[in-house]
Amino acid sequence: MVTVPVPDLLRPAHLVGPALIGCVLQVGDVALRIVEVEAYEGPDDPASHAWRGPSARNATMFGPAGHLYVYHMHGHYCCNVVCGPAGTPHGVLIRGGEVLTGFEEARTRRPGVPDARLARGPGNLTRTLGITRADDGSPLLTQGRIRLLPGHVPAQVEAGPRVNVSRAYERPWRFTAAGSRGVSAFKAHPNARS
DNA sequence: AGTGTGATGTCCT
DNA sequence: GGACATCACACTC
Repeated sequence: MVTVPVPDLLRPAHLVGPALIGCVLQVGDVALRIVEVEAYEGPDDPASHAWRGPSARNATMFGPAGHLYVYHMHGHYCCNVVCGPAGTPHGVLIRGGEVLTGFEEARTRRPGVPDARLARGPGNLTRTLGITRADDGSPLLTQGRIRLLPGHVPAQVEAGPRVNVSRAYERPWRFTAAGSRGVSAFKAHPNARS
């Protein structure tokens, strides 16, 4: 396998997204390989939280790249890697991963769940890693609790529409590692059904 | 102060 | 294919 560096996060989210597949996200002792992401491009993207401008929830998206944007929804947390220059609220949602290390701690957080499904789906992934809104704004590129690290190139990266977004659902901004068990099931939003 | 709404997960048939 | 638990936040009075 070929090593991939952490990508240049100053580029637009739809370019950073596929480059993050195969990279490693580590929180404490638990590390996982990223196998599913989605790009959100702020004011140019009606599906983005930042589409209508800054708010208390999305403030981290408007800050510098290389930090973690964490939000709450439906009783779960989801995390994004903030990218683009400061003031450009682009983000890449981390939707799925394969746990590499820290299985004991991960299993404690997700009792009764098979290892292959520990971090499948954005809410499950944050639960496995122990990420909450308290981690919003955390730096990813320094020697802190949460780190984004180089990984390995997957066999193939596939692109397709984003999961369960009500607007701009035709944009192929979901990126997955082909064949990985850490990739969640696709679900179209009702607006996107014919 | 009240209402509506999801970048979800899990269970159901 | 669909129901719904669940809650922080954005929006509108």
